Amino acid sequence: MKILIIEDDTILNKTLSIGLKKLGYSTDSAFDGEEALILFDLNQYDAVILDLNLPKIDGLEVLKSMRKTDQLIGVLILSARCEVDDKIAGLDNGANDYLTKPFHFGELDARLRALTRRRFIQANTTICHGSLELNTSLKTVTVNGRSVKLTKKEYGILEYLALNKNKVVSAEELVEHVWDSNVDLFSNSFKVHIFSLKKKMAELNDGVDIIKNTRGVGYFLMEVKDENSK
Amino acid sequence: MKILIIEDDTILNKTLSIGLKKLGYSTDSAFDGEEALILFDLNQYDAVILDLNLPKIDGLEVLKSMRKTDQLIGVLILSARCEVDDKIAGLDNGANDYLTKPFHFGELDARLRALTRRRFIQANTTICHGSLELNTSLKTVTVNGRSVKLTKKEYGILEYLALNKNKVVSAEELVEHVWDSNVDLFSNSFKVHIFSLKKKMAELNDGVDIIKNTRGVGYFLMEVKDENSK
DNA sequence: TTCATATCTTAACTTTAATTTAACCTTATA
DNA sequence: TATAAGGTTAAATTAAAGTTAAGATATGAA
Repeated sequence: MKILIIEDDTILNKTLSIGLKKLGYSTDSAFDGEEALILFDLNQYDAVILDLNLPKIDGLEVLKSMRKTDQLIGVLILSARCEVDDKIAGLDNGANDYLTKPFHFGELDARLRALTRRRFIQANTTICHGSLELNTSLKTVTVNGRSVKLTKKEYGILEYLALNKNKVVSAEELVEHVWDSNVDLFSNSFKVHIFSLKKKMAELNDGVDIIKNTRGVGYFLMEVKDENSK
Repeated sequence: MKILIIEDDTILNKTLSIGLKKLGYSTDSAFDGEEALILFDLNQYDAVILDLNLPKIDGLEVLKSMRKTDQLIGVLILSARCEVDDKIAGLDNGANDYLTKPFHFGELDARLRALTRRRFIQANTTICHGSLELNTSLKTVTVNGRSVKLTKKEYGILEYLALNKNKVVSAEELVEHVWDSNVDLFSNSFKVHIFSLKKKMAELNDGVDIIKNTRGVGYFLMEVKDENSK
């Protein structure tokens, strides 16, 4: 878990950094609002610890700016006891939490855990086409429950075809989307990949081709009937 | 959310009760320490608002007594002064917070939300994936009851994978979240760590790999069947 | 502090699997 | 039937991941 610590007090910043590292977090430190936003743009954080009294750019401005690009990230606001006023309280929209100084590290850890957890509530993203099912999170493929192991390129081709179901996709378009831009379009690497992909997919479907080609036009996915609905 | 209001000033008690009900909380009111403890034993509260100057049983005694049966419940202490004295500060075990009179309802609401979040935090200390269990508070790992000792980096990698169960995570993303930003992405430190982590996890699981890799894509956790459910 | 130990990083090397290449085959259709 | 698009196979290449040991750092106890 990577935490961005935004705190201008160098000693407290260091203390937080050392303490959190002991707890197993990795941390980056920013000492003013400007530095904070630069680091925030550059890296992927799981949570942010934010002091509101900052040089250069005010803490509340930093918070607003971060929220523009990331609605999900949890922000833990550090504030002195007696300092929590309506301004801060009003910010509590669920993505923020606050902690009053002085605090216990155990408490900080617990709150960070709660804040970071929210980012990982994820829906499983699947693309379906008849009984063909692609899980884009796991990059796995099943046909009527049976699964194959595909290589990265094979999966990439199949996913692009599945995204363009009910459409014929030219070999050029497939190569363009699955390979990076400096690939040689005239090599027959693509032919080899689509060959092995077609073979693997047919094996999953009792030997019947799922990926078809229309000469001179391109490739498309056949709709595979669900075995249960036969 | 049910709040127990312990406050002998009948007007303030009533004000709190009405105000909190407006905010969507349900409340019970106690006007002395004895009544407070009876209500506390009888009902399940999500947080307690406690004034320290109470008739019959002193507020601090009430707090101690409640702590005997419930270490976790959040207690918001109402105090007259801004400076929290040592006696009260010494009681701060993380489960308490303070609010000085006079206060704004917005602030009270924010603090109550922070206190009640504790229940959520507590409920989310473990990450389960089949029979693999991570305790994010203790940073411990078990598979079917058996446990391993992991280093910080190993635990960090495993936790990130566990939070992203049902997703393939690239080596780059893992490094990005487990190491801080000054790390050299091209070093093979990561490879060494994941190697030893994979080995330790497989040893826990009768030699069968739990952490798998898809070449060119990334790492993911296999679902480990619960031995009891076999 | 110092020393012992655990953890992390580095570097050289091995293994494995994906990808590309090249040569050849098949088939539709102009 | 000539030709170009597409299919097939095996081998070569390349890149990713795995492995080991040694050296550097950090951590914690005496």
